[in-house]
Amino acid sequence: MTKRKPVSRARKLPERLPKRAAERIRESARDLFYARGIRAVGIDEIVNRAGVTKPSLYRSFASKDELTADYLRHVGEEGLARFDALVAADPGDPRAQLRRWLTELQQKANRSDYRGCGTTNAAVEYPDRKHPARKVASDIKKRFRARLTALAAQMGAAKPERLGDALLLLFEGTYASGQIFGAGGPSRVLIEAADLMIDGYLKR
Amino acid sequence: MTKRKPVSRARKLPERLPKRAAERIRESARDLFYARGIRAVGIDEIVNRAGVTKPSLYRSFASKDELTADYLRHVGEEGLARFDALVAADPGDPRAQLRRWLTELQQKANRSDYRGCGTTNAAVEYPDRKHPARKVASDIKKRFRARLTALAAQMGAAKPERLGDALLLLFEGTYASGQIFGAGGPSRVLIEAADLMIDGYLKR
DNA sequence: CAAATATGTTACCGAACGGTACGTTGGCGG
DNA sequence: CCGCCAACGTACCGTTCGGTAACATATTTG
Repeated sequence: MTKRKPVSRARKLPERLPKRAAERIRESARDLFYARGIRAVGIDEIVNRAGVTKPSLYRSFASKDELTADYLRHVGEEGLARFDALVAADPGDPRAQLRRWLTELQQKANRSDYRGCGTTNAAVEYPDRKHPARKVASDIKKRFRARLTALAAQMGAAKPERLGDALLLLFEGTYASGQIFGAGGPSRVLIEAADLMIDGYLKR
Repeated sequence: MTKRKPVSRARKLPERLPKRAAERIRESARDLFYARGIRAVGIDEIVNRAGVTKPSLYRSFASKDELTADYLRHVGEEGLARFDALVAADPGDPRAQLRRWLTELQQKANRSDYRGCGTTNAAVEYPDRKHPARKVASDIKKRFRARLTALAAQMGAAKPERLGDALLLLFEGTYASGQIFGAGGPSRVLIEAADLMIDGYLKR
């Protein structure tokens, strides 16, 4: 009853081994959700692929919706961190920073098995704004938008929010058309389109 | 047994009244699929909303997948026809034709209940390229892409396929970000972004 | 070692899913 | 007026879904 354990030394981190069940489930869910869609993938398939059993899943996650939210949190943070890393690779040169992102995205989007942005896809699958998965997705997208605005400001745009938004349109367009058209799709023009648009916005 | 009925007079068209069950089902499915997603909507809900029963659905459609394909065929053709209508409204002036489309899209995408492009959403929900719904979606998108290329050519672009693809990126980006961000989202810059990009492509 | 903590095993639940066998109705032509 | 046939409804099917109860078994960790 009494939870008065003094916790003298800092508690060990909740995770110890690489093969923890919760982590295996996370990986399994990530792969399946991204590749095939969230609603299309059942709990049983996730635990089978992870090599664990259903109760193990529900000991770490309250529901499929919560597992989905967790998945989105992870891919979102991962994407934002990746963006920040590319920015850090070219300090003081926002255009080069953006170019790194564009190059990477264009390459990924032209692979035939490309499935777009997991966050955007989730928002499509869960239009209800009160759904936990949708909330996480919206949050990630807002933060990404803010980063683009900041980048546009550093490029010296007169209206950085507008240039940032225009770039975001191109990104989202690449996510969608990449997975629809596969290799040779419209995403092949991503870089040149972005360059032209940036030039246009900066020239104003 | 013997189907030797001479069929002297032309057989009456299969449809007679406007309130046919099949048509009610089509409308119901269209509304629900678009607003909430295809996988999220069950057969029962569709028939309830249509005011008919399940067997009525399966008399007109072989399966939910086929109903989905039919839905996509309809929204796709409708969209293409709408595009053609806007083109016809400004004969000989491709840029004005495009502007009509952009204006309409930007307005729709800024409504808070906007749900993007039904065709794109379906492709997200059904990544399997062999799925009947996905096949229809891909077909529609290809035809739309071709129209944009043609429009770009009429604008005098040196590389019309590239300008067409760049515009498609903006459209798809608007579909996605419109439904993610709602009003005040990145789609507010659609028109000016398109203008800048067209200028850039034509100036080359 | 002993006490927690984490996991596996098995069996189960109610609801919702897509889909169907079969009876009923209603309108039209002979 | 009657028989026919297409259109529709009632009631049901088997399956899968997300989720849980109860108990046995490791695996740490103090």
